[in-house]
Amino acid sequence: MITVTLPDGHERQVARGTSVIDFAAGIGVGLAKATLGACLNGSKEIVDLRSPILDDCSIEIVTAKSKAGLHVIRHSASHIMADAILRLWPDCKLAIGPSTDQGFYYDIDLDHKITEDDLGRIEAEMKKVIKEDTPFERHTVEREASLDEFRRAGEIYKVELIEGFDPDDELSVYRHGTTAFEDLCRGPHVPSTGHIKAFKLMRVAGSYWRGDEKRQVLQRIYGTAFPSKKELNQYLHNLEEAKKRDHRKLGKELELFMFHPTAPATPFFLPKGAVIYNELVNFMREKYLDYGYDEVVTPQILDVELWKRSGHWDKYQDNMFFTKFDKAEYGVKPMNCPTHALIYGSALKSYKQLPIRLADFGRLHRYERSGVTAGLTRVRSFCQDDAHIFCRDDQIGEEISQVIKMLNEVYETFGFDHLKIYLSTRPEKSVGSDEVWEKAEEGLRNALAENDIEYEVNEGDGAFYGPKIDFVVFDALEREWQLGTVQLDFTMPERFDLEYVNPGDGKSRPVMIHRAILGSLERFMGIIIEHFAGNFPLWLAPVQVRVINISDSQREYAEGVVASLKKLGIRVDAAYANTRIGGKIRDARNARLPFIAVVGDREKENGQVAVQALGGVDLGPSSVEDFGLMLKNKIEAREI
RNA sequence: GCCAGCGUAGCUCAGUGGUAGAGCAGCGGUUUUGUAAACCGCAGGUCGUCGGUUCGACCCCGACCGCUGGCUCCA
Repeated sequence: MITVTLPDGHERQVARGTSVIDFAAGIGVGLAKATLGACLNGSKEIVDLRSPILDDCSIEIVTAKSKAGLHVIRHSASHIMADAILRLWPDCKLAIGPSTDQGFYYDIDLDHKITEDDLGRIEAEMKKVIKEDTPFERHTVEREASLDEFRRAGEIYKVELIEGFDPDDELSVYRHGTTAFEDLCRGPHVPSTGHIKAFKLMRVAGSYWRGDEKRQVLQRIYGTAFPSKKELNQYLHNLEEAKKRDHRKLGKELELFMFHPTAPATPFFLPKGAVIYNELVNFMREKYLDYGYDEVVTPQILDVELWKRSGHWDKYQDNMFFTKFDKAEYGVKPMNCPTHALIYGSALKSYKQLPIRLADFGRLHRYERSGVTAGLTRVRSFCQDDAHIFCRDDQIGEEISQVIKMLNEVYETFGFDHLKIYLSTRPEKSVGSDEVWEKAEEGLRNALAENDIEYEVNEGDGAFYGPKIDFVVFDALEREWQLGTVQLDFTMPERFDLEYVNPGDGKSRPVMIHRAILGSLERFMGIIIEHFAGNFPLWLAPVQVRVINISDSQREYAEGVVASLKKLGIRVDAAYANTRIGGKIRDARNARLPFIAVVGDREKENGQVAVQALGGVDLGPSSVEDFGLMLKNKIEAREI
C-alpha cells in the first residue's frame, strides 16, 4: 500500500500501481467521470489518467474545470484536427500541435493552401471523429522502431523531433480513431474523442518550422476548444467585444487618427486625437513637476559618430533610419539617451547636483519590419514619456522607488489597478562587461526587494545597454499590456565618460536610469482607446460637452451656453442643426460625448441646461454655472 | 522580411468578363421639432497603382504599394 495525499490534506491508502482514474473512482463516480489526468507532487506536468501511482505522493486530479484540464482538452482537439486534416489530405506532413492559453494549433506542411472554406470542411471531419468517440490510447514505443515508422510515413518533422530528444527518455504515442491516427505525444489526453464538446477553428496563418525564419514555412491552423458550448460561445462573444473596441476601428470612427500609404506605420493624429495626446503630455508634465524632473528638447538627427559611441551603431543599426548630407552620415534617433548623455557631459557636475532627471518628449523613429507593425501599438515613429536619471550609486534605490511610486500614481489615474512585474536580464546582443551587468541586475533586484515587489524573470529580455524592470497592466478586458520600464545602465555613462566631482574632490561615474511610464504615447493611446472602449474620462475626452438646442428659437441662448462653458476652459461644441432632437442626441452618444446639454424653451427661461451623461443617464436640469463648475471639478480631479 | 487573406463613394458594405450600386455622412430644400435616426431631392468612384491576357477587365494573370491575421523580431 502507498499513501496518496489530496490537495485538502486528506490521505488515502491505495494499492501500489493503482491508476489515476481508479484512484479518482475511489473518491467518487462524478470525479472519475470528470478526470482528465493528474498532477503529482506539485508538478505542473500532467500525467495520463491511466498511469499507475507507484509511490507515496500528493495528487491533484485534473478536470475540465482547471486550467490544466483545459489544456488537455485543447491538446486532444489538436490531435483530432490533425486526424481530420490527414483524412482530407493524406499527403499532409505534421509538425507540432500544442495547446495554448487561447486554444490550440497544429503546424502542417501541405502543398494545398488551406482556405477559410477548408476550415469548415476540417471542422465537419473533426465532428465525425468526435462522434465516433474512440478512445485515446497511450503507447510507449521504442526509439528506433518509432523513427523507422515515422520515416516510412514521410513524417520528417516527427523524425527530427525524436532525433532531438534525449535517447534515454521514454517515447510515447497517442492513438485514436477508426483510422488509428497516431501522433508522437507526451500527453495526456481526454479518455476518448467524444469528450471534446465544443471547439471551433479560427484561422490559418504562416509559421516557420522551429520558429526559424530560415527554415520551412508551414501552415498553422488555429482553433479553440472549451469544456462546454456555453464557454465557447462566451469566448467568441468576448472576441466580438474586443473587436468592437479595436482602437483602429474606434480611431477612425471617433476621428482620432489616420494612416496614409505615404507614411507606412506612422500615425497622423487628427485634431480630436491630438487633444488626447496633449492631455497625456500635460498630465506627465504635472507629475514631472512633482517629482523633480527637468524637461529638455533634443536633436532629431545626429551624426553616426554619436551612435557609434553609444553602441547603437553596433547593436541597434537594423532598427535605425539613416541619412547623408554635408559629407557626413547621420542617424535619426531611435532613443533619447545619447542626447541626454551629451547634455549631462556638457558641464562639470558636482555630487551635490545629483540626481539630475532629464525628461524628453522627443520624437523617436525606429525601423520596424513591414510585417510587424500594427495600428498605434507598433509604429515606426513615436514619442515616449522618456526620462533619464543621472545619480550616484547610493541614490539608485531611492530613485527607483520614486519611479515606482510615480508609476503607480499614473496608472491609477487610468484605472489600471493591478500590475505584473518582470525583471529582464542580459540579452545576446549587448554591450558592457559581465561585472557591470551583474551589478546592474543586482541593483534592480535590490530595488524590487526594497519595495516588496513580486516579480518574474524574463531571461535575456533586457535592453542592449542594461537590464530592466517591465511593468505590465491589465485593461478592462483583462488583457496584458507592457507599459512602463525602468532600466539600470552603467555602460552609457562609461561610453560617454560621464563624471561628477565627488566629496573627496575626485571624479566619480554617475549611473543612468532609463525610465518610461506610459511607454510610447502612441501605443498608450491605442491601449486606453480599447480600455475605455472610446468612452474617455472627462479630462481626456476630445469634446467634453455638446450643447443641443431643440429649435431655432433657442439658438442664441445655446450659443451663450457654449461661450460661457468655453470661458471655463471646457471643450464644448454644439449641434444647432434644424433637425429633431432625437437624431442629435443619437449623434452625440455615438460620438461618445461625456455630457450632453439640451436647451429648450424651459431651460432658456430659467438660465439652465438639461444634462445627460454618457450612457444616457439623465441628470436633470442644472444652472449653467453649476454645470460648468461640476465639469471643472471632475476635470481637475481627473475623475475616471 | 516570410506565409495567407484583403483593397469598390468620406464611412459600412453589395456586385458582375459587356465601362458600377445601397445605407449612413455631405450639399440644397421642406419641416421648428423635448432626449438613440423627420421628409424630398442632388452630388459623389480613372473599383489601391502599374503592366499583361482579351474585341472588351472592377472582375482573369503578374508585379508593386498598403492593410489584416500569424511567424520571426521587438521599446
